[in-house]
Amino acid sequence: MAKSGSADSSVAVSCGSCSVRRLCLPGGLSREDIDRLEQVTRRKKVIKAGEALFHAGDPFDNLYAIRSGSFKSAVIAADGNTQVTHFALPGELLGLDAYSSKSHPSYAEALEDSSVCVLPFSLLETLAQQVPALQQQIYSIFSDELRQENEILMLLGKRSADTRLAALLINISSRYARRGYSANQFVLSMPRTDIANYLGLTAETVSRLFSRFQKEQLIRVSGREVTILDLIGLSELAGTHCSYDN
Amino acid sequence: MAKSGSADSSVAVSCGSCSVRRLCLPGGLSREDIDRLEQVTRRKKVIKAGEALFHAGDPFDNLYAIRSGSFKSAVIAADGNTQVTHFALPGELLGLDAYSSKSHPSYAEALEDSSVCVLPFSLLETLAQQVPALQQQIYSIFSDELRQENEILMLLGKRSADTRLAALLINISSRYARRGYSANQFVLSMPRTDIANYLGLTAETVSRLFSRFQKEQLIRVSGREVTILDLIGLSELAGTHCSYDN
DNA sequence: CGGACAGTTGAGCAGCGTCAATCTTGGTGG
DNA sequence: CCACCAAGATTGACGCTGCTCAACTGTCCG
Repeated sequence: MAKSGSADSSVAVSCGSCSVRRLCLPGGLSREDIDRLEQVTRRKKVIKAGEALFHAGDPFDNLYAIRSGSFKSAVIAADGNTQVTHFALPGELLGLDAYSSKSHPSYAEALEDSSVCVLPFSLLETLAQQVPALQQQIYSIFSDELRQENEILMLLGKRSADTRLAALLINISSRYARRGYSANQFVLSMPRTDIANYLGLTAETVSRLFSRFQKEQLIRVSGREVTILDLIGLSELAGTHCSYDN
Repeated sequence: MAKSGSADSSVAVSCGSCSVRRLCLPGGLSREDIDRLEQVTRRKKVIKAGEALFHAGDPFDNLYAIRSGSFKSAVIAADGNTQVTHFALPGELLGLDAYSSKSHPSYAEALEDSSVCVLPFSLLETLAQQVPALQQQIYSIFSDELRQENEILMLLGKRSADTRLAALLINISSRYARRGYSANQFVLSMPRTDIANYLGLTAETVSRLFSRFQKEQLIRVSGREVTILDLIGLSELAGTHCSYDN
């Protein structure tokens, strides 16, 4: 457990039996196609909390599919400022934005001990050329990323601080729900500073908002553990009456 | 010229002789592959200033490649608020974010009289399955869109108003330059309100900034015509020492 | 000539950032 | 087992940036 490196962390895990297969590349694929996909997804990698999966500027060779844990990804400006652009959960893919420039424009860091599938993109590309359903799944993931980014833009564009935080809580809640976890109670894997950065706020403001939401009986908070008490109220605050993750 | 509709606007234009072919789907394709691509790009459409190319919720059948003119695309929240997410120039593709949900999550509106190639996605998909170079170009465009969105997130996240506007001016300048136009002098096709919305500001603030930039000898402005006088100064303000469009 | 719309400019205000002090938590080692 | 420390989180006071509201100017087009 203490040994770092890229060895398998546990028993062999295949796509067909992976707990997040419906949300990941195998989504929509036949049994047979999934078997072929497994040639591409053999290599696993374990990343400890705080470690980087890849850095900005690293050459692009692989995509990474999150098996367990969670990551933040961020871009770094010339002046050293960073902007957190994603919080990624199991089943989601990291590294898609690196294809065109052949090097990663952003970096990804584990928020907790995590494991990923390493997907050599050249293999995936070749396989997708032969398996239309996989091709479509790749388009779908690309497209969905774009859609999600638009939603975030919406948030950062012209919304008040409380709206932003409410929207994030609802988003995270719905993403946990999709994975079969509780939608009402969860543990945030990221510190306040990351939440603040992601939302374009400061950690102090985020902290004050958590306190205020609690006072208004919208949520209960204790450190990183959040319980949603009034989903309707929170949704009204967020402005989007349904969650923005479909 | 006054006649609306979807007929060809002018003489037949093929990808091989299109002025934006290097920036569009044909990028990196062989002469032979471009010939095959033209089976997909036959249909053209003319859109007048202010008209929509597609609305949010429209079914997804086609991608659109801009041949001339420019567009804004925007998402609409449940509460009616909109957020401008892109200003699109010739050679760029519209509609990529619609694939996963099979309907357009955003809408696109012409900022000036424009024309586009209508690309039936099912045909494009089939052709890409047979032409690896086209497949790669599609990945590349998807990936680049993601990268660009990250840059915008960066901008909206934690930057002052003047930084945002400076960054937009540099971005637009560099995109015109890539297309062979002047990098120092151009006409903005969008009104102040759209710029403001895109940058997460108000029209008044944008207007004040234009005035201030002019007073500081960074640019010269007259309505929508902009001349960049001090690219270095503007870049320093923007924080990114190079343009963010490569 | 006049109406409509885009853009400019000004005055006042408030939401959120900044700075700083204090409180909690988890990890470490004696 | 507990004392200690460092990092994260909370809370408060204050000020600035950018929003709001409003009046005015310029320009295009009938």
